[in-house]
Amino acid sequence: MDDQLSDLEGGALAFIARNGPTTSYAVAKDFADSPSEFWSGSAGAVYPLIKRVLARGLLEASKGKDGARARTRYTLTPAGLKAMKAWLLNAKRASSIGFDPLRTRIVHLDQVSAEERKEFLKQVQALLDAAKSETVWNDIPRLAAIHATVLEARQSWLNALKALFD
Amino acid sequence: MDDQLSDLEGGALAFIARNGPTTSYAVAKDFADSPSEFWSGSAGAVYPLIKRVLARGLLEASKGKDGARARTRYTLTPAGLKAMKAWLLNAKRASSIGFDPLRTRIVHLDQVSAEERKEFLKQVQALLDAAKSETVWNDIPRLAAIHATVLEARQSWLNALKALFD
DNA sequence: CACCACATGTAAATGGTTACATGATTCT
DNA sequence: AGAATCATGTAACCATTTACATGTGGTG
Repeated sequence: MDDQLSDLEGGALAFIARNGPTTSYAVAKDFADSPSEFWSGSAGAVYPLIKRVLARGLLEASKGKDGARARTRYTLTPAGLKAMKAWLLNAKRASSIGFDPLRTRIVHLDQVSAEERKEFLKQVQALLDAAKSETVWNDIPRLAAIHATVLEARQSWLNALKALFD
Repeated sequence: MDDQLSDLEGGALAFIARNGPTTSYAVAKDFADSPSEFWSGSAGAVYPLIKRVLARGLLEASKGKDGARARTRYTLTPAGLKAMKAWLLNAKRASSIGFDPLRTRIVHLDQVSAEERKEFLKQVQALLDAAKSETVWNDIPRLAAIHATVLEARQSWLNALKALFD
């Protein structure tokens, strides 16, 4: 019954669906270039993942050539597209709380002194601010726009948290 | 050089620092009861973790008795407190983007039709709304207040995202 | 020529997961 | 009496991680 995709698998298939015939390398790079450091986008994660979903019939391999180089490119099968959409539109999982390094700390921030707390929150704010001017995803307007909302949302959340500690 | 704590370890030590002499069971339950489903708080994760940090000299074990039952309770050593605070006040890690099941989906949401997208966002909003009335962490005002800011921040972020897809 | 990006993997270690096992205590 | 909770683990499994290996092609 568990034909559901993991979030890494889902993200990989969605990327392939968008790009058409795609190499494992390109999938790995996509994860590595994302502003989240949660997934490293390492070969050790992605190459086995692609083989896994290929074995499940969700991908089709096409062995092509690029000059002397052999290239294996993958495309979604109809079943793959269906699985990807089921992953993507899973509202229940989308609405769940994931992992947030700030949230896991905030719940324990009352254990330090007011000065340490203030200094910490100031530093986080500065880093969040600095993240805005980082050139990540700037070449793709769609992603840049989404990333901007993420950073803004984090900042206003941080302000709400600051108010809690007054 | 890598004497840093993982986020699960840091959270566990912070919980023990707060509670005083604590059993592994209580640590596991704390994670299991948190509104985030990211860590299951299973015995298989927590008991080995406690042994790990104990071996690193960050915890002290006190084998006590509770009637006929043997109880092992753990307390932070000075080194443990130091490591915990270093974890807690690590602004760089706190400001980084973790894993968000909604964010991983949103970046690919342009691949479905406007109707599917609208329906999905509606469902997520409804689930986020329903989460507000769930009785989680309600017994601890500090945590309830933090959790409320998390849910509110997610809702206003979702509204910002909706605007992007218009 | 050196270096970097492209490309495809593998190996070992790690730190989680679920499931299982055992037993005492408390609640209904 | 039976169920739930407290408490302490272990075992098998799994998907990651880092690091390594190998080679091609384009760029400064």
